[in-house]
Amino acid sequence: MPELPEIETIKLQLGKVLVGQRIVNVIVNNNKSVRGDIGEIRGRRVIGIRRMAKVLLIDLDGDLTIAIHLKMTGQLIYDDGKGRVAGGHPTGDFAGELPSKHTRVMIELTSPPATLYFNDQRKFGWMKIVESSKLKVESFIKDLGPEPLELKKDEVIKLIKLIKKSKRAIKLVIMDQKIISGVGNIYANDALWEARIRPQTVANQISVERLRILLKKIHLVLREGIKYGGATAADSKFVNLQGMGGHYQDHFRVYDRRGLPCLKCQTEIKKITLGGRGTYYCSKCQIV
DNA sequence: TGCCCCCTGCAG
DNA sequence: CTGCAGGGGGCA
Repeated sequence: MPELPEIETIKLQLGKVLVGQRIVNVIVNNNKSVRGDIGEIRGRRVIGIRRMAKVLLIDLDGDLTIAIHLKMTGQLIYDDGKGRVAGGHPTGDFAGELPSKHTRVMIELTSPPATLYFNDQRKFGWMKIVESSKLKVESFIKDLGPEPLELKKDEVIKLIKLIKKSKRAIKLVIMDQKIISGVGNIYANDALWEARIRPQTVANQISVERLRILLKKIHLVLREGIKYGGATAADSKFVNLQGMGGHYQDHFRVYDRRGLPCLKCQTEIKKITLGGRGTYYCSKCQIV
């Protein structure tokens, strides 16, 4: 569920509290949420937090990394041991009680006795222990396209060429992690509205100029998502490290706005299904 | 390139 | 009760 801005939000928060701490113990409630030898992380010290696309990376000493993918309903919540983290959350399943019935893994740390909770209602998410030096060859990393927030000029040119070759709907193309990484359904919908492109338009029929605009708009909405601490939509389970929701949902352009007036022209926002996912657009503004 | 599937919970 | 949910791997 969380996309690049949501993972970035957690990354920034984790960096402040986790680095320097030592892992004392790990408790696994659901084996399918864990890959690799989780026991290996006991006794290791956290030396850094990174993000690659939607994957969160907790680097430990001794060449180990915990890679975490929250998929649709994953949450990471931190309790510093001095009582409750921030109170409950209106839309998430975190109501103040930890561990909850959706807690799949607990990582206990020094700073006594802090705990990092990995909650995941639908159990799609995972936590994988890998050798840091071999991270690059992991399938969930090696196939990732470029990061949309760090595109160099030559990468933009390459990317546009790649998009121009595709006969798929543009929305599916920008959500394809092999093409460009980190964009999911919310930000894809909103970026396409900003760029005035219909989600179902075949990618190779869009001009280079318009695709350049699209890349800029992707950058814009992702940055805004980060600024507002991610999005917690009505049906979303995203919470930050304190168990609190984000605020980008107050700035949705079209996502989750079926039947509501377009922010530019007041036309009712339409909802269709594309690639099995809810897709929103304004039929008047999005004409490309 | 499109479809099914992994799961659970909740709105309609 | 069915359909749907911000992800993405595996399959034909």
